[in-house]
Amino acid sequence: MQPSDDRVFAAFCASGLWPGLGITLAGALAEAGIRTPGDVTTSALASLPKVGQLRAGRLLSAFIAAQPAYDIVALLLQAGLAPRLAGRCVEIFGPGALRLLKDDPWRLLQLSGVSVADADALARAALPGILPSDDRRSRALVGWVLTQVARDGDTLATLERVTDDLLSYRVADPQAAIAAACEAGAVEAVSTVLDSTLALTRYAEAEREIASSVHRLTDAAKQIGQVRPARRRKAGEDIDPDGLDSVQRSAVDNALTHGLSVLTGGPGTGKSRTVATLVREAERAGKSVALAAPTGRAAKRLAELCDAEAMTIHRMLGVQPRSDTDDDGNARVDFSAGFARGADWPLDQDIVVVDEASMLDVELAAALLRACADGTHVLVVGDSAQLPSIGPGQVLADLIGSNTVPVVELTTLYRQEAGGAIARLATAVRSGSLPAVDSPEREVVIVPARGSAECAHRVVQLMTDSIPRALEIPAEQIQVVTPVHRGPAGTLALNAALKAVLNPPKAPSGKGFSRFDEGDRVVATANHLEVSPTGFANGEVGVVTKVADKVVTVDFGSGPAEISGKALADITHGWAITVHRAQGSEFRAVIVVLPPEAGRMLSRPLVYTGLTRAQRHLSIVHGTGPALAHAVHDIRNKPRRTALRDFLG
DNA sequence: CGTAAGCC
Repeated sequence: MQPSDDRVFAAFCASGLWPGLGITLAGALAEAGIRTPGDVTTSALASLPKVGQLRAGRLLSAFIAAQPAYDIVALLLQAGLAPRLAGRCVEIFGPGALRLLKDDPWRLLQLSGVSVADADALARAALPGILPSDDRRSRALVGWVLTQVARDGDTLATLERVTDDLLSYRVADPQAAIAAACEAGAVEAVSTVLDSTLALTRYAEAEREIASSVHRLTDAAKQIGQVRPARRRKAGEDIDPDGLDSVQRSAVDNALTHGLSVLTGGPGTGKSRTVATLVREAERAGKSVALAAPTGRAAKRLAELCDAEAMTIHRMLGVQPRSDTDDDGNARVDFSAGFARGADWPLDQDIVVVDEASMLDVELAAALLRACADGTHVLVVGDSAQLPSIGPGQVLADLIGSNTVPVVELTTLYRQEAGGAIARLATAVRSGSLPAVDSPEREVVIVPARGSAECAHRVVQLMTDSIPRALEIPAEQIQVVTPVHRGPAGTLALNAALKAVLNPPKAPSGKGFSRFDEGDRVVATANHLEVSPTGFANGEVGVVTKVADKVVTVDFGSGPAEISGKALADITHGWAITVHRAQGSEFRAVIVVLPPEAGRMLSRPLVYTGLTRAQRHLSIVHGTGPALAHAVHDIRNKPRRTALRDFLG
């Protein structure tokens, strides 16, 4: 049944798809007699409250320009789907979106968060009488299944897995569907040493390009500077005059010799010190070094530790948002578009160092290596035991596992806490075991709790009372780290509880614009390097020092930031942060919370990343009952299924 | 079954 004109119009106006029309104005339309598209005229719009001729004219042209989205809203309503989807349809498929969707409604599956049932509903609305056995459906589902797999980090899926999934969605002939999807080009067959697998073409191409770049860089490399003869060392000491041990020294030598090499190891083993030495020696040899990392926080830390410029990989490669201005001046921004730096215009530096490489997904790695000309030396630095990348792939682990590039693994701990309970626990978890904690000096404390509410209670107790009292570590130096945002032991609830004790609101609420009080701990959730005076990076934790005149001043440790306007949306309370966001930061004392409802997402990298954030004290609050050992022994360490190792070999 | 970077 066709929804009536005014129903479509109302849904369209309420869904934010009409640029310039806010909620208030949308609510006032009906009263002004604007109920269908035919009612939208300059004079009718000008009769709205606070709308003059100029604004009315702008609203009218925005309405006309939004016609493609409007038509899709009608179709979506007919299918019983959310009108909001229309905006993303136009973004992805362009102004001809309606036509494309009517030709093949299952293209809707290309939008994230759309279910197969949603796409089927759209198909029934767009093409009455359509059969579920339609070839377009089967073909689209092949790509969709692989996209689901990629959300878990895999770039490959076995034929068996894809076939089973297709059957579960009532695709009668999976083999034919797969053949059709391959024919269409979105999917390709990849044979690995183990299995016949399928991959989305974009990821297979990325992994192939990484492998060929590695070979190209390896073949083209020429020695930089001179390989140093072994330095004289004091008897019994394995430290050279630069303060590097022999293993660290070999990593520097690898980087000066090979086109691509890897430096890996846990926290405190001297990866950064090694990179800093490489930078110094390269500069001494008259060679330039580019320092980069996947995240702003990691780049900022790298810059501090090496006392040199560092930036995100995106920025280094000159990410080029494709800002199509469509016919009516509506900006469409697409950041997946491409990079200024590539084979045609490679990076200028002789050596490229990329830190925190565990966060590299296949597409970013491919882009990075593409931008390295023959003769460039790339040093890949990271800890493959930490959380894997958000995007698909496991570039660092595959480079290490391929045995085709030189790898140096640092294992000696050099921090003062070396040999302490945190370090022992980290080393054990890193290799997959969880020994009973033996820490009479209370460097590591295990706090069992029953249920997530009790977890939350224990966290507040530890941070506001036990740790400051018993260990003389003030709350300001304690960081809570949890796997989740939601739930009683997620960041939202914990921050509310911690604020109530540590920094209750001073003025009655209604002070105005700000969610923050002086003394609040905050964490950045996006990069704002432009904020004066020094900018801040995602994941940085700071304290609010001043709230005034619509400006929140935060002391981030790396310096103060005066935050106002849109940037304010990118800080939140930060007494408790997620493990993911804590990656790349360390704190004097850390409380790791493992609530029962996070059990399903527990993984070895998650636990390892969480507990290695702690420098001097670690409390683990676990809600898995007396079965902690059991829970952690069973931590699954499911490697991602990828093609890179096969392509490299 | 929930986490989550980067870019204008």
